[in-house]
Amino acid sequence: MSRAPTTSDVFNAIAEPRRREIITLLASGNSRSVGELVRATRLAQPAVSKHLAVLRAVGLVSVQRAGKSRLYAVNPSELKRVHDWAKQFEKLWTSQLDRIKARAERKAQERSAKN
Amino acid sequence: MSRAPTTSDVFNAIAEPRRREIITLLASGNSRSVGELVRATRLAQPAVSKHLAVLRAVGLVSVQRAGKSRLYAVNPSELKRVHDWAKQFEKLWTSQLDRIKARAERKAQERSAKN
DNA sequence: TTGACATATTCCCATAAAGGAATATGATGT
DNA sequence: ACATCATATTCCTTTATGGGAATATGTCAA
Repeated sequence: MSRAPTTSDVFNAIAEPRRREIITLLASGNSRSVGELVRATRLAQPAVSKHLAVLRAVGLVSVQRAGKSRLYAVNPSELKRVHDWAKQFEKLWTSQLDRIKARAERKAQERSAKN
Repeated sequence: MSRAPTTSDVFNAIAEPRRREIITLLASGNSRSVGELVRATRLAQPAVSKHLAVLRAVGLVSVQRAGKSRLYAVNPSELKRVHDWAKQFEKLWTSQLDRIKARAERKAQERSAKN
């Protein structure tokens, strides 16, 4: 089996750094049209269009025609799915208890490394 | 250019669903050894070991030798990076203002779709 | 040392990717 | 209809994948 398509889900789509960059640009409110994204990212236009196609496929962005150009916007709900997944582990780095546990495990590891 | 290696960063590493599954299993506290992960995921042992190698490479998990087996644990700080990235867009789905904006944009799109 | 167990690594295949170049599609103004 | 601008799509090449099968490494017990 090969790697899953980038269009298979949100996580595969955001694996590519340029696509995360595009999302950030769109979320910041500036750079809505493809041309603006091309200028901001310094990527070639076809590359940007292809990245946008992937983001569209997984529902991370939406398009809106505006004359000759097309305006892109992030779709917050799909972005939230990433947040939700990561958030389920929040307690691991938040709770004091886990910090203590982590320290204990580090020490245990140091000990076992000496054997 | 080809796709970036899965070991290039946390985002590429978690693109693979099985690796997310493994992280969830490790975070839940159960299933620490490779053998336990093999049973829980129903994947072949080499497959699990390879996924763990990727997760190790990006620092998402740490290993600890324990006799014949090796105990894996999630590294919260690397998981937090994913959370932090997604969290920066939190206001997009939280604020009432953006909900209104989204509704307006949907209507604008409906209008433009008729042209 | 030898054997059994747990895990990691190597080799293989089929599949998919990202960017570049070229081209197609689509809308606007004349 | 036509030229032009904005964007999307196709074709190409190089590279990396994930799983299966086989094998290597490492640890324990007798």
